[in-house]
Order: sequence, then C-alpha cells, then structure tokens
Amino acid sequence: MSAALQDKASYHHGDLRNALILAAAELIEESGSTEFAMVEAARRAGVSSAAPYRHFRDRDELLKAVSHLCFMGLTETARAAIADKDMGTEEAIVALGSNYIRFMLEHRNFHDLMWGDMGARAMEDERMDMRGSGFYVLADTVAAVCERESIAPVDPIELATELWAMVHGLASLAMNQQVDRFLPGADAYQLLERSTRIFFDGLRLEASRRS
Amino acid sequence: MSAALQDKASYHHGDLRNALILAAAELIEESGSTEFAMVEAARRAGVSSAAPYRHFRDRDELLKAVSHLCFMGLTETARAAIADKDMGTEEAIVALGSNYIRFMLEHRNFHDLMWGDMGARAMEDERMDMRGSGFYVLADTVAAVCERESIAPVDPIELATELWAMVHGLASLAMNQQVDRFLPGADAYQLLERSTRIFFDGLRLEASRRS
DNA sequence: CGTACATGTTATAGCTTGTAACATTTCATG
DNA sequence: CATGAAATGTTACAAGCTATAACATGTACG
Repeated sequence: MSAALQDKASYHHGDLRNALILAAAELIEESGSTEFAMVEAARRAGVSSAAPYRHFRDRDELLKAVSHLCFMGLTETARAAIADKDMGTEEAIVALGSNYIRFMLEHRNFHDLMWGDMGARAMEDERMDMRGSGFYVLADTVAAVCERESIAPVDPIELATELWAMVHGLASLAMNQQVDRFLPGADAYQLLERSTRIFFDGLRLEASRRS
Repeated sequence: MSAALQDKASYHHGDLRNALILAAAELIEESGSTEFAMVEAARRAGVSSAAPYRHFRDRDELLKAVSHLCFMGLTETARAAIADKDMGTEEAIVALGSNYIRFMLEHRNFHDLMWGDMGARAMEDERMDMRGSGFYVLADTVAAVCERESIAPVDPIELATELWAMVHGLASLAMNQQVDRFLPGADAYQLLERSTRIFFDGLRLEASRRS
C-alpha cells in the first residue's frame, strides 16, 4: 500500500513532492504566483516550512514544476478540443484557438507562470517533451489545412507560429480586460473567428497570386 | 531654485515621489517587478525605508505609477514611429507594430507591469488618458488605411484590436524566446510584416467579395 | 510668528526565504 | 536480520521585506 494512504501521523509524507506541486497549483490558481508562498504550500501539505526544500532547491524550482503541469494541462485540452473535429479544416484551427482562449481565461493566474521567464525555463527543462507540446498539435492541423486547400508552399511551422501569436495576443488582451476596454461588449471568441477567417483568406489570395 | 537641486543633506527631499518612481523603473528594468523591493528604491533615492509610504499607500501603488510611466513611454515611441510615414498606408501599420515589438524586447521587464493586473489597474486610474493612448494611434492609422483602400465598411476599432492582438502576441512570444524555439533563426519583425500583409490581403479579399 | 500639515526618521512587529543542526525512517547490503 | 548510509522530516534561526506607530523637522499660510 502506498505510504501516502497510510496514517498521516507518519513521519514521512510519502509523496510530498507531488503534494507540494498540487498545493502550489491550487494556491496560485486562487491568488496568483506573485502571492504564492512556499510556507503556505507546506502548511497545506501538512509539513514544516523547511520540508519543501528537500524536494525543490528554491521557490522558483517549485514554480517551474507548476508551470510544467500547466503546459501539460493545456496540451491535453488542445488534443481534446480537436478530437471530434475534421482534421485539416479551418474549423479545427478555430477550435484550437477557442480552447487556448478558454484555458487562459479559466486559469488566468497561470499566465505569468507559463508565459513569463518561468515558462521559458520550464520548456528548457529536459523533462519537458516539446515534441508532444500543444504547438505541434496546432502545427499538424495547420499543415493539414494547407495540404487540403493547396495553399502550399508555405512553411506550416511558420504559419502555426503566426496563428499562435494571433491567438495568444487575443487571449492575453482579453484576460487583461483590454478587449472590453476598447471594444465594449466584444467577445474574444468572435474576434478569433474573424481574425482566423481573414488570415486564411489572405493566405488564399496570396496562393492564387502565385499560381 | 528647486529644492531637489539643493544640498542633499536637507531633511526634505523635494521631489521624492518622482524620484521613487524613477528609481523603481530603473530597478525593475534591471531585475523585473517581482524582484523589486520598496526599500531598495528608498535606498536609491537616499531616504529611509519608511519614507516611500508617505507617497504610496503600498508597493502596488508605486508599481502602478511605474506602469503608468511605461504606457506613456510606449505611446510616445508609437507617435514617433509613424511621424515620418505616410498616413493610411500598410507601411505605417507595420511601423507601429515594429515599434511595439522593439519596445517590448527592449523593456522586457516592463511586460508584467503593463500587461498584468497592474497594467489593467493603471489604465483604470483617472489620471490615465486613455483617449490619448497608443491604441488610438493605431486605430486612427487603421481607419485611414481602410478609407484609402476602400475596405470599409468594417469597424476600424475592431480591426485595430485584431491587429493589436496579432502584434502583442508576436511581441510576447518573441520576448519569451518562443518564436526562436519553434522557428529557429526567425525574426519577429519578419513575422510581423508577413502577418500584416496576409491580414490586409484577407481584408481586401473579403471587401471584393462584398462588392 | 506660530501653528497646522506635509514629509522625514527610527523602531518594530509580522511574514517569508532559505540554511544549519538534528531526528526518524527506509533501504541496500553483508 | 542487522546496520549504517541516504533520504526525508523537524526545529531554530538569520536575513530581508512590508507596513505601521511614534516621533522629528521643515514649510506654508493666516
């Protein structure tokens, strides 16, 4: 039987590392990563304030682990978002974008962790599987659309990056109430659909010019 | 003569509020807003650690003032960026975008202050002149392009928001080394030019469909 | 001039990070 | 098994930051 399920009075926790990551993720979801305190995660895991330092060099390393968790979560939702969509359709692209925006809005306190320095460091971590990252879910979808609509030759990775930036920008601004500030009543999802359509129309126009 | 230029040994500083904002901006530029410490700004301004609290309720309020300064700086560079460009051209739009990206890359430690909660709060501040903000520099430019190219009727504010999101996303991702991670050797400025061109081509295609 | 107010100062409580020294449990190995 | 090394927890604490309280000094205005 796992030690984690044994009497909590036992000296050793059993799975403190993961317990701390989860506690940290919860705390950050509640109050943001700036407010997050190592001691609070320790309290929530039921250990002393020094215990976390047996598993993480410092606060940043715990935050990096949470960042890792966030990326896995996003990738998972991305896969789910296109599971029922036809591959290689603009609809699938929009579904990925909507999912991205929804994820950001539902977990706004994860933004800094994912897209700040911490996120970059998390991605550089060897344990991070970049090949399996959400970006390539998008890139594959983009490649399929290009093929289907014969708007090649364009580098699908480059297109995916441009689309990512578009969606990332919409999500970041929406998160920050900027969309509503300048375009009251507007909806980030509508803007996404419109931007995506315009973008692909532009690609089609350029493709037709080349032929 | 301004008290600030008098003997530094004088009990009263003379312009401590602004001195603190500038010291904070420097410190943040060096090490980021998370690392920033009120006491350090006080040290740099040559006052005791309690003095700043005569001018700012708390750390967040000083950060908000720095955020305000950042936005003014960005708006200023935006105006300068199109000063020598022909109004109503795609070139002017690209110049604004390039300026935005350059500003973000040159002041990456200001990102959180501007586009996190603090920035949103700074914008809600009554002292912030949103009508004169950089967004409307873009919006006016977009409106001029639409008119010149007769790709109306589309709400220029909506188009400006979509373009802003595109550029903001590119800047954020580039800042975070994401562009280079997935598209090694690529340049955010090139992606900006390409995205902008594609976007306007898409608008032109849609406009031609409507007529 | 002289008092009210603005703006500094020192001292301090309370919280956090991260380390040191010590305690307990687990695990490999003879 | 027994037993010592390694892993993982604990308490105690130094150092740094925030924010407030109590006190000091300079300024401005009637």
